[in-house]
Amino acid sequence: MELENSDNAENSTSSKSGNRENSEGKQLNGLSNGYPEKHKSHKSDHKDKHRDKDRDKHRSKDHKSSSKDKEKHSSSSSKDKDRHSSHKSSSKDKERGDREKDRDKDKERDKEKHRDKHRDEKKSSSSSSSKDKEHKSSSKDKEHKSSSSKDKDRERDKDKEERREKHSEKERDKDKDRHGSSKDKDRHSSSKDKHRDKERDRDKEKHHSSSKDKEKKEKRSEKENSEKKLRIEMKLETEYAREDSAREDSVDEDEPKLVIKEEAQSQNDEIHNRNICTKWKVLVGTCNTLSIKFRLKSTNIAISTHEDKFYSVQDLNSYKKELCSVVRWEEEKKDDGTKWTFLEHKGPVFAPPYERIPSNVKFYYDGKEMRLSEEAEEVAGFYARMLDHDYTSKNIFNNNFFTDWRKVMTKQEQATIVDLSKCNFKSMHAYFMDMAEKNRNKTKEEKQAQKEKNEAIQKEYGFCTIDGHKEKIGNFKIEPPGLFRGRGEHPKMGMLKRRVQAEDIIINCSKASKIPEAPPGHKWKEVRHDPSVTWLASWTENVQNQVKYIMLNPSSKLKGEKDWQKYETARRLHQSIDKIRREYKDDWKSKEMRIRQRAVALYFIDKLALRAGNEKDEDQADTVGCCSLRVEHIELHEQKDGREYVVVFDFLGKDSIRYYNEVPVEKRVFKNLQLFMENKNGGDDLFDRLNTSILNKHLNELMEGLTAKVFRTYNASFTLQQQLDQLTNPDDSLSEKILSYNRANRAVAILCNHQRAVPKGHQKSMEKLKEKIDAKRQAIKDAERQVKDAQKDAKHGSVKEKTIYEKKKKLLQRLKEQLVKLEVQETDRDENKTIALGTSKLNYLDPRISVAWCKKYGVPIEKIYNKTQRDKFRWAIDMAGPDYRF
DNA sequence: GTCCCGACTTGAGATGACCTAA
DNA sequence: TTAGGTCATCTCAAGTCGGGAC
Repeated sequence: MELENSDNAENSTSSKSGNRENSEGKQLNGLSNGYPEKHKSHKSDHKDKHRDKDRDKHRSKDHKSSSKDKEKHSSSSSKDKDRHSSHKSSSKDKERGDREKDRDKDKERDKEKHRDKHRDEKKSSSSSSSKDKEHKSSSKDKEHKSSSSKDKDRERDKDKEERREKHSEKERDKDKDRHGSSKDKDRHSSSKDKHRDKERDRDKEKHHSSSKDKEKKEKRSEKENSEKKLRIEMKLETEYAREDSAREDSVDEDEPKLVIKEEAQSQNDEIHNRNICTKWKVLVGTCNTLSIKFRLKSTNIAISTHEDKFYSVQDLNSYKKELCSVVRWEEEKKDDGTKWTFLEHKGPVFAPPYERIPSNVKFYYDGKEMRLSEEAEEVAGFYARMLDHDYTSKNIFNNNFFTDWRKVMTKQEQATIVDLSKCNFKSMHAYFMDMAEKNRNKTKEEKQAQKEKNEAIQKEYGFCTIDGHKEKIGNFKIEPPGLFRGRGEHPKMGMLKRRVQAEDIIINCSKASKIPEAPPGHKWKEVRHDPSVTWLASWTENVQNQVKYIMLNPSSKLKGEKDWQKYETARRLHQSIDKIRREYKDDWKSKEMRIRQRAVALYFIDKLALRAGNEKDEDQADTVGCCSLRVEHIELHEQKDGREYVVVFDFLGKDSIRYYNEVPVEKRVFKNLQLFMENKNGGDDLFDRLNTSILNKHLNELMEGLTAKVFRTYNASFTLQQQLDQLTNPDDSLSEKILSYNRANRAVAILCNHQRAVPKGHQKSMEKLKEKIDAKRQAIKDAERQVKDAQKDAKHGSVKEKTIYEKKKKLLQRLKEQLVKLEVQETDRDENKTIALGTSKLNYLDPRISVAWCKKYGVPIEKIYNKTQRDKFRWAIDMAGPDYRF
């Protein structure tokens, strides 16, 4: 793996306010073959100003420390912009080209599959084709969204069986006609041996009836194949039987129940279709990675078989696990929208009551010591804690705080304290800092005691019982009071978030459960029994008047199931994406403005993974997404840096993270944008005939369950798969493989504009790492010299000298390996400094892609997912085999 | 069609536990 | 053993989206 670190542009600067650097140029250089769109993004202009100052300071330092590092900030240097733009264009074009190629490949694959399927259909009995017809007719049902109860499933099964029976009868008639056979094939026999015998008989019959040599040959090989598969199947059955009996012996409440059912009557057809695991009937799910043909009960979707490929028992068992978890979810699903039937928990944990600060900690107003009332002191403490934070340098924050603080003051305090700038919180600040320090420096025993206390609370309040399963709760602690930390230029930042009491809390649990007890002297606002929602408790916070919830942990069944569904929807989009793209491209030419706007917006959402962009209230930070873009957020350039029809996006997105991107678009999009901008001011909506609900309504018509958000998930997962394919070299070392994974992950994070502030001390740690690398290189040089000398000695020397030579050689080898590891670490860390990988990993990347990659290339899953992530993605770890494709 | 709200997911920053090298 | 750095976990703000009321 070539490590890219020269010619990489670097954004310098950082500040405690969390200003971001940007290293996309680096990403693109590092991954010239097919990185996604590059964004330069930063926080608000306000922060940019800070950053510019900081950057100037750092720039000289950076320049000295490394001539390779180049300043890159969109607004500060047009030259830099130009340079990056050219990087971007080539990379983007390539990326787009790759995507197109990939799509073409996918199409080819699909065609190939289709052809194979067709061949199979011709070869096999008509019962299979009847199934395919069913498949087609029910393709709309493919969405596992539509859950079904056991009874309904049974009914549907019955129906299917009846239909199958009819087909079989027809088939038998045809067979009779074809072969003149009087043998009646009993398709309903449950005995597998009989089926196999009949299969052989049928093969024999075919063999006899054939007169051409070619046909004979084919028949013979088919028979051989069939026999070979039968042998495998028998072996598998033995394995399964053994495993099943073992499973029955050790029934674990948390283990998924095995409810895969035998479907003997269709076995002839299935075997004829050259499937090796046909006796298993999947209830629901799309398992297109499986090379075994499964029939899905509620959807009747058949998964095509990968020809001539056999799977090990181990692989099949992992597939079976997949089926188990899918089945378990499906079995427990309810039709009426209810999420549970039984829910019991202990209620939330409240923030500890306020403890007054010691009397030696003073507050001064206008230079005079002042003893505050308890409530005023508590709120003053919130501010004092944040004294060294950027927030307290902002007027809005200070004004909001002061207004709310005065509300909790006594009349006397109100009369005295009239100017925030005259308040001195320094002593209080020092006290809180000291407390934090003391907390950090607790002895081992004290820390252990604290840990045990927390664990006890977690044990008591951190779990709930939901439909017989013990599940972890995500956030069982009520948010403590404090000052509201709105992001960006939030007009409400600094307002007081008041203490939440039991009287604010709505408890949700089942009637039959033990209702949690409110703290002594208090009572709940309400106890509700609403099984249509998943939250356990809720309250309305006072700053934005929003409802806050206590919900389940991501590792819970309910959340996991939702997650799985999300990725399945994205996979369905993968199937329809070409059609959708064709359609929106057609719509660029529509006579109706609203349709053109919708089509152009959709193009941006698809191409750039933009968020939908709901409208926002006046009392929220001014951030936008695609639908809420304003004219001032884009610039059109017919020519820019040698490229045609360039759109420059520059706006604040979610969390006031700046999105900056220069994108060459198709001419028709460009002309449309010109049209949309005609006679509009900067503050006018770009898409004035569009909003998220119109867009999503349209998307749902294109594909059930499709919303703007799905494009982000789809493009992220698709990019990961594509990047992993491109970047992974099976012969790489483990650390190099992980670097490849991180680079693929990074490509997605860049696509989704997931940025982070440069970690504190990043530069220092990089310098240290560089020193280490230099030292290692020096050590290698020395070792090489020693090896040479030892080699000379060993040539005519004794055994001892030869041993020394061998040892030196080994040492050299070890040093070289260590150097590679360090270099990989350096590249990875530097490329990662402004990119947050976590968000995409947790929310956008189908975990089965990563799991499959790990299994395929022998990378321990722990290297990719930490414990929490493994818990969250347990379903995927169990499901995905090494050949899973998104 | 629009507005509003509830329920959920997504997201960055803060905090603190843990690991590693000296 | 300890300091310093990294990474996992926690926190809570800020999105998306669907549905109901008008």
